[in-house]
Amino acid sequence: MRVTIKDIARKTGLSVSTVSLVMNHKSERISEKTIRNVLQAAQEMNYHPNRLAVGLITKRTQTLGLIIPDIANAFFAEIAKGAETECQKQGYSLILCNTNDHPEKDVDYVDILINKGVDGILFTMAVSSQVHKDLQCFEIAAQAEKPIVLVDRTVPVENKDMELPYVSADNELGGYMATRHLLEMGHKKIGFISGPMGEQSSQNRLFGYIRALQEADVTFDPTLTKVGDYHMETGYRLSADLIRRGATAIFAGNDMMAYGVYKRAKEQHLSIPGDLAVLGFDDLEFSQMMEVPLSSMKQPTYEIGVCAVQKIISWIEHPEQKPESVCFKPVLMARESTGCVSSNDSQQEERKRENGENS
Amino acid sequence: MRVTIKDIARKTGLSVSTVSLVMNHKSERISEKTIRNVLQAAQEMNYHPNRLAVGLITKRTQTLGLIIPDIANAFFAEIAKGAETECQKQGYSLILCNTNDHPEKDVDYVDILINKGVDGILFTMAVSSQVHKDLQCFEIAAQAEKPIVLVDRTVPVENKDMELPYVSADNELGGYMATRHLLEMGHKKIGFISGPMGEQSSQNRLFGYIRALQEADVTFDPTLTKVGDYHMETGYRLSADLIRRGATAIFAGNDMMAYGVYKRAKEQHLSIPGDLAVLGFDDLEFSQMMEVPLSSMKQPTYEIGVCAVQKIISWIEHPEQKPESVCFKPVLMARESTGCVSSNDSQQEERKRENGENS
DNA sequence: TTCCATTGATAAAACGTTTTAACGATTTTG
DNA sequence: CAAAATCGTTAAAACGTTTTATCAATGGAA
Repeated sequence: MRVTIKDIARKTGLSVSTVSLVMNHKSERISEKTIRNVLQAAQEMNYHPNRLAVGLITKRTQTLGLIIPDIANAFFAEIAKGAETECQKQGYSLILCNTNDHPEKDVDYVDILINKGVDGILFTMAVSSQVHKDLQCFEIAAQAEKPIVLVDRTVPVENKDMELPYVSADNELGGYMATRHLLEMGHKKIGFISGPMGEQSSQNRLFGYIRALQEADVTFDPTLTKVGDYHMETGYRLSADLIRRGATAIFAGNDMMAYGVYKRAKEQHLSIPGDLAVLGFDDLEFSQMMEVPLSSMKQPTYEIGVCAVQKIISWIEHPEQKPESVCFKPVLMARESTGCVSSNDSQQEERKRENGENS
Repeated sequence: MRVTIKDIARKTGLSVSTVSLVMNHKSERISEKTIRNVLQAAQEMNYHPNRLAVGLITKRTQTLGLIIPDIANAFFAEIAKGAETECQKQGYSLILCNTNDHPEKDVDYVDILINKGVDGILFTMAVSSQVHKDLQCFEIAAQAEKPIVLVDRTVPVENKDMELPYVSADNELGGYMATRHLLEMGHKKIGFISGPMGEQSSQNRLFGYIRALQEADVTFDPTLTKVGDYHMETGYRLSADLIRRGATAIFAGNDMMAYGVYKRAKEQHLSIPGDLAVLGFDDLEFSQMMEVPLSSMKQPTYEIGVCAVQKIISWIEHPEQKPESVCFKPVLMARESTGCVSSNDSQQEERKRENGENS
């Protein structure tokens, strides 16, 4: 049988209340001697409070929920790692919820997490097709007075007060920086393969792309933009038309699709970057070890996870003050695929963090 | 305020006990009418039992702990995904614990998980240097009567009864199959870059390598075996000597190190597989999309996660009967790097599962 | 001596459930 | 018609904590 607070009360001949007070460091009014006794007994009997009982009465469990689409996706895995590590540091635990991008599961999980008494939820919403379950989720959480911090994927809300804090990369800036880099390398006809337009982040990358073009007085040619879905096969398929239309560079919405572009280039005997420059987004671990290392926009994924946890814990501890959203600046990892010498990656890695106002 | 069982008792004019009985389907002795009333009220008020209170009294939380070294490692991420998905299916939640391979954290986490009342623990032990915290972990769990199922990494124990069930790939067989494949492709001087020898799995792969050699009457040359650490850089470094010693093929303990071998080969202008055949282990997603697709031993990682959860839940529900361990057969993904035509990967993928006796 | 503060400890209520033994009311049995 | 069995419901204890109000004892002041 597990040793409870009663056991150590019995052993010391004190009351349960006294033991509890000592264990919780609320012992101003308790004598030195009994404090020592209690602490020693607790040590000897290896007493650890039952967190269920504690949670039941304090309404705090030191546990967070993390709802994400796919833990096997390197991007989310890295975020999860950052989040878990920060949780650990702050004495929290993390319940992992994998939705496979099914919006109904979002709702299920929010319910479960709340019933299990989590103190808050880190939330990357599923964004399958057009289904919108986000409001339902938010309402459930709001009714239970549990804070939610959005991770990576944001949600536009009309009512400013209802807006939830988010932590993500600045995708508009990322799209802008990427495009600008290609422009600086002398390209004018830059194809863009976006992510699904249901995702805000994809849209923002597109906006950045357009802004950079306009700023350089290159007129935006809609036929050079294709809507993709973040899969390699799609990059392969959609790049064909871009090449046919004379694009000299392709900016892919993520690295996977950029790999697809590589495949297409190889098939058509186009050299990278000679005949075609390629630029990705996410900077997957493997992008730097390809035959022609892939230039890519790196997001500080680990830091996003860490930051999201910090934000939500701060909100938990000060429920009255909603934390500000955070947008991290992406970093350009310029490599051979855009005609850059593959310098020491680590030098480029000093990421800077941009604490922005909402969006 | 959250709606509790009392609220719905009050609303229906019944007692708390009655409501509880109905909600738990223990209503043989309850009239149709009251059942309907309760159910309807619960529905209307959107009542969900507080799992903390339930757990406190039933001593079951429908929650498992997953302790792994690194969630950002694709191998563990895939296992986690399988585990989480199976948990979800069976109505359990999963607490994620990332140790970064620090054995002390293993202990911390076991403690925390037990205090939080998990019903069982899925455990991939940290294996940093020679430190051994495993026994301490097992003892804590045993005292709390919480089942542990080992994942991927096993632990040799003298006392047969104390042995914990594990779920992993058959690494000896994997090493054997890999080596045999290279032998069949005509290689005699086969270099092997192992993982750290602190890990049982690394040792087993080595054993398999040796067994295959002996079976083919090729004498085992110890100078062709190097102890690595699963990092790319190490594959790069250690392959130099193997090449110098005239190895015509290199079997790397994992894909990352195989990539390192690629880098070395490129540097020395050796063609793969013409001058040097390379074979990896793990079959990372990117191995099939390299310039020369990498042959690799695939482990059914997702299934390992699923299976581990099934085992532990079965153990939780029948504490008297400890489940059998499971060893999954690895699958050879033969590609160009060992001189095979890169046929349709999916055909090779039909994995078979080998329910073996312990070890 | 009486009264009031101060000190150190505790009793008891509360958190939201499950579960068992018992209850009164009916119905059945002998 | 009394006793026994059945039926539907419930009171109360329990799970392991935290927290507040109260208590007894001690010491100092009036």
